[in-house]
Amino acid sequence: MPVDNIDRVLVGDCIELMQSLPEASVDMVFADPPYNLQLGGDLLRPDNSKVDAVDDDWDKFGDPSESVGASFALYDKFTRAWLAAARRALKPEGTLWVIGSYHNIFRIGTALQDQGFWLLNDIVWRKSNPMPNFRGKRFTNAHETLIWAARDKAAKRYTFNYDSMKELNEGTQMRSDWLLPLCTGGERLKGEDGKKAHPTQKPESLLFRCIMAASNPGDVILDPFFGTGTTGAVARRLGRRFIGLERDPDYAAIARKRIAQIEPLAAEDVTPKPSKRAEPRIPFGVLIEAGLLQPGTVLSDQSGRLHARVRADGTLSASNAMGDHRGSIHQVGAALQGAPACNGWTFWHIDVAGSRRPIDHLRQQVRSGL
Amino acid sequence: MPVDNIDRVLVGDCIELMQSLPEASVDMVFADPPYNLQLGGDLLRPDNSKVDAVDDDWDKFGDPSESVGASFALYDKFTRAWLAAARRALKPEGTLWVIGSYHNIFRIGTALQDQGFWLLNDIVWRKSNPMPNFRGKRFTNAHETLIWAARDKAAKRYTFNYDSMKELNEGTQMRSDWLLPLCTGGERLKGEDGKKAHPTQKPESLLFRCIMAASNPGDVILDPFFGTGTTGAVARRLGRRFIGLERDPDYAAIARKRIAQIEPLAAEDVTPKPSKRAEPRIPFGVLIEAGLLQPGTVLSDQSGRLHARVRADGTLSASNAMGDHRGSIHQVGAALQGAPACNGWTFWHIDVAGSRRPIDHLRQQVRSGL
DNA sequence: GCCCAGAGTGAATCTCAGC
DNA sequence: TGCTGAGATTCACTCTGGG
Repeated sequence: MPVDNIDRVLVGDCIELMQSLPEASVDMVFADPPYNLQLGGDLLRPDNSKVDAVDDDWDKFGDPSESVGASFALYDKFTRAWLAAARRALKPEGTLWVIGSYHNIFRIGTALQDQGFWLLNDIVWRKSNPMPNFRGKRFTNAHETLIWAARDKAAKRYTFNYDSMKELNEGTQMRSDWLLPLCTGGERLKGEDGKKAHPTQKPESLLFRCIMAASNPGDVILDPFFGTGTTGAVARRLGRRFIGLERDPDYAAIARKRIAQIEPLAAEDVTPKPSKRAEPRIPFGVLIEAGLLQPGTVLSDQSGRLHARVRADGTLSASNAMGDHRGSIHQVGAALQGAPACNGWTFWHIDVAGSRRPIDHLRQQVRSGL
Repeated sequence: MPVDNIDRVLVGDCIELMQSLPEASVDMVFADPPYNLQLGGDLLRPDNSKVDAVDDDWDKFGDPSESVGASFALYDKFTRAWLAAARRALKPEGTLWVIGSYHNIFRIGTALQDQGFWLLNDIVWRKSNPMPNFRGKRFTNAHETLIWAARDKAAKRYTFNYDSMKELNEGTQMRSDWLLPLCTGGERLKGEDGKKAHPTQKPESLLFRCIMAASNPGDVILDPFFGTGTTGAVARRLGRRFIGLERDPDYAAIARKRIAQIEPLAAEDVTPKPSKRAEPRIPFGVLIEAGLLQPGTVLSDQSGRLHARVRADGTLSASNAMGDHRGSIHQVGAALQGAPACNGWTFWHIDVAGSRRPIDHLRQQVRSGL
């Protein structure tokens, strides 16, 4: 990726700009495209004040006098064009986020699937403070939907910081429904006239979670509908890099000014919690070589019912009604349980000073000594 | 509508059966179509037990060895055919519900919009007890999505019982995200072998809310994927009529038997709350006055461990090691738990026909009957 | 009868490095 | 590219059986 595009806001048509980026050069895409709202007329609150709705030209697709179907056709064409350009710019193991509402998210999800993206999750952003339904004709539209997708079905090694998400959720798995407030108050960018600078500014908390979940420090995050730069602001704070594409030079100027004021957090504060998978592998035999375990030691499972004997070559031997077993700590553990698989590190224990400890404890000693 | 189709389960292909129904004859459609899950191999839990996945033939579209795109093409063709048939059977001001997950809901939403349906809401069913993600590779898939749509954009006079929904939601507008548990325990239909009779049985609470929101007593509700008849059971209980279409005669037989055991609620209890009337909160004593609960009835918590007795003045009495307690349903519930507060409406249960139900259910009856 | 431990289960697109 | 084997991975709830 040419350095002169990184951490910059580029003004112009996002499809053309994405086509000018190197292929397979970005790690993650976050996109907040126009919603194609098709609002008919003004919406009034019960007190007859007018709701400041999205009525910008960039949210219009087709002539309002034409059929609804014609508008969808134009919107689909636009959607497929920018998605294809984003897919081209994405690394093979990168992922893409798109946010939308029921007006457009079904068009986008279908287009994603048709282009070969592989859906990983749909995420519901539950708004803690949504706008009520003033007419009383529908349920309060209290959420928006994000789709998180891998570039293709075969991409298995996409980034997902599972452990960080679990920590963020008080120790249990992060669910597909996120409760977050709208972007209001001091976070909401205002113009000199005191009015909101952008009609659909997203809360930084939403971007925080997407970026923390699916990227690593130093990754390049592309946002083709940059607006006032929420993606760039959060990316910079979290030690990620960004490429912002925005058609409107006024929005781009606001975004540049906003991001320049951001102070990146310290590197050690933005690194995802390391997963166990990322830790170096330790062959079981190393414990024997290191003298932490003697050949001939008898291991047992936690209950003390199953036993196996450590051999000098790093295998275990055991026997039960099914016969003799010899092999890795995992294979023998599985065989004795009659199970299809077994994690020998946590299954097997040794007795130390009267208490039973998993051999994983010894592995940790080796790792910390490396 | 010919009487001989009403309150019946018809066995056969749902598209052909819908085409044989009179045009514009049903008030509401509820559809739970196949999701086209495209699952891979087996999935094991960390304890090595196997997940009982949906692997039925009815959820297969195309040969798994062929491309993903080919499967979507078949699924789209099927979707558009049954949606067109459902639209034909629907009255001009009727509405349609479809439920799905991220595997299929985007295809369905797109097809709905393309056929001229007008989307009213997308509703998120947040599962209070979803299955976790066992491999730590994605967010917990903790919700499903329903789409609620009018037959066309011009239909303005569809049924939406706004005030009933508001009451069900403790006096504020019902939002587009609903927190409901899975269908488990006594509600889940089992075969003689003790295994679940249908792999994807939906909870009655979900149907309750859809039917209460978008239909009136006496309305005809069509379900083209009837399965074991949850739609019919709830429709009958709420004084609505139904037409159930089901391909599998075994499922149809289970559904017929199930529905025959349902006792419809009194007409005055299932009528939507008339709009434009500000209703007071329901004091607990009103349930006693209304005869829904007799003084002397013993309430229990969900586990059946804690008990309290209903008094004629609308208070409860109970005792435990800490002494005797008397007061409101909320106070006694809190005292018995040693908790600072308690929502008595959801904490206390009564046993009805062998199953335990929160007294909130009775409050809903009072409210819907007002 | 009560309490507690343990087993069971739900629409799920669920690993990955190294040879 | 495919195959092998290490080894990482679960939440809320219900039901059953033993003490």
